[in-house]
Amino acid sequence: MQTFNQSLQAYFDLKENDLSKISSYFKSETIEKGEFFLHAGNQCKKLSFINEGILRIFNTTDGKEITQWISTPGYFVTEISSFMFETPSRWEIQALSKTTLFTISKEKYQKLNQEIENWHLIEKAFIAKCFAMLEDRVYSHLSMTAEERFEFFFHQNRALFNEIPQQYIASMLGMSPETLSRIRNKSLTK
Amino acid sequence: MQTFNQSLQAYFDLKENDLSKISSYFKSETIEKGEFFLHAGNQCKKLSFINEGILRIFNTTDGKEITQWISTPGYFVTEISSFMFETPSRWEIQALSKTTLFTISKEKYQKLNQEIENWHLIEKAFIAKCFAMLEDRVYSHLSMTAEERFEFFFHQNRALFNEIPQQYIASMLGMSPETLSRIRNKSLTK
DNA sequence: GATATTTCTTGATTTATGTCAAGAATTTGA
DNA sequence: TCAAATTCTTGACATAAATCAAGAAATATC
Repeated sequence: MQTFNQSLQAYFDLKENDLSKISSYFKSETIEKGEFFLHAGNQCKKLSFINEGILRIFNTTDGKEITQWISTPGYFVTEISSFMFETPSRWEIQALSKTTLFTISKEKYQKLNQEIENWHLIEKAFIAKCFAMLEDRVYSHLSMTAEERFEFFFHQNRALFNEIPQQYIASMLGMSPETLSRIRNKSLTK
Repeated sequence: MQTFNQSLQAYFDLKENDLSKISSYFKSETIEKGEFFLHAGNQCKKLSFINEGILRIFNTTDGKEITQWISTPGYFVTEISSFMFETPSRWEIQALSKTTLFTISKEKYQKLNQEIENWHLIEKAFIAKCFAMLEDRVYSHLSMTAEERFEFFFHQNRALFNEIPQQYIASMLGMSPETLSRIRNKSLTK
């Protein structure tokens, strides 16, 4: 549980006291491969730090699964809108491999507001960081070709490519699995 | 200034007291066509409600202007990351027509935290709403063709198409001006 | 460990969209 | 109001990426 505390610290820049308090609210949890962290339509009642494993956030449109994002160890996973405002989730979240999480319930999460000084600042920073990441993603679709998006993503997530079906990565990058396969081969033989 | 108060109310769901206090912090401001609301690299020190006019958020990559977003009356404009965390702005924001704004300075904005009960909840809702909108935009690039993106956007922003150069709309939707022109003609003669 | 299932690769082909260019239409500014 | 500048449209063509299909490779399951 050391890595988790360090990550919390790095993520939120917390004081010693706050860190141990917050950390104590997170409980270890395991999800088997294929199991769901969350179903679309349900309320997301937890925020989890991924210790090990990989989760896929997706949605089915016209019978086709569209992968919105793939979340990996060292990052958090939740459905932000649903978690914050108790609206129905717009996404499915499923484990692509056996996954261990540190999870805080919505209940405990709400306590942080009273218990941690300036928690709202930390929370704001968290959401705004997510927002900026999405801004970059939109921009990547406006300014890059499929190949450029691949290169960009590949350099930041090299490990992922050997661990999960590439059709999901393709979907997340907005291209067909065949196109990803071809780009990948071209890239590797360069 | 009635519309502005109503909009503030609708946007943030405020109590009577809070509404008038917040509203008093916003000052009217005018930007001429072509002038900049913000330059990339600078800090964004204001949050503005667009009363009239249109603003374009963009960035230049490889000598090509990419339009990230076009903001219209009834909505707010700012560079969220820069405004919240005092980082350099990643975007240029320029008026596409003569624009009147109601603007709150960062200074005044910071006071709201002490002065308005539960301001952090309102603020959180604001950012999270922006986040959800970007989620949808990413999804539109993963799941729709250029034509579908056009149709989707057109139905929600019919008025915009006669008011500003279409090249900007094309860029924002991730297609060339020629493609937008063709799709548009096809769509109008149907 | 062998078989069934899923995923990946590759080629052939089609389709969507980009690029270039030129003239038409519109807007701007003196 | 007219000339200049900008934007839009359209056609011809080029290119990127999707689709379909079939076999190869990898993975899961008993």
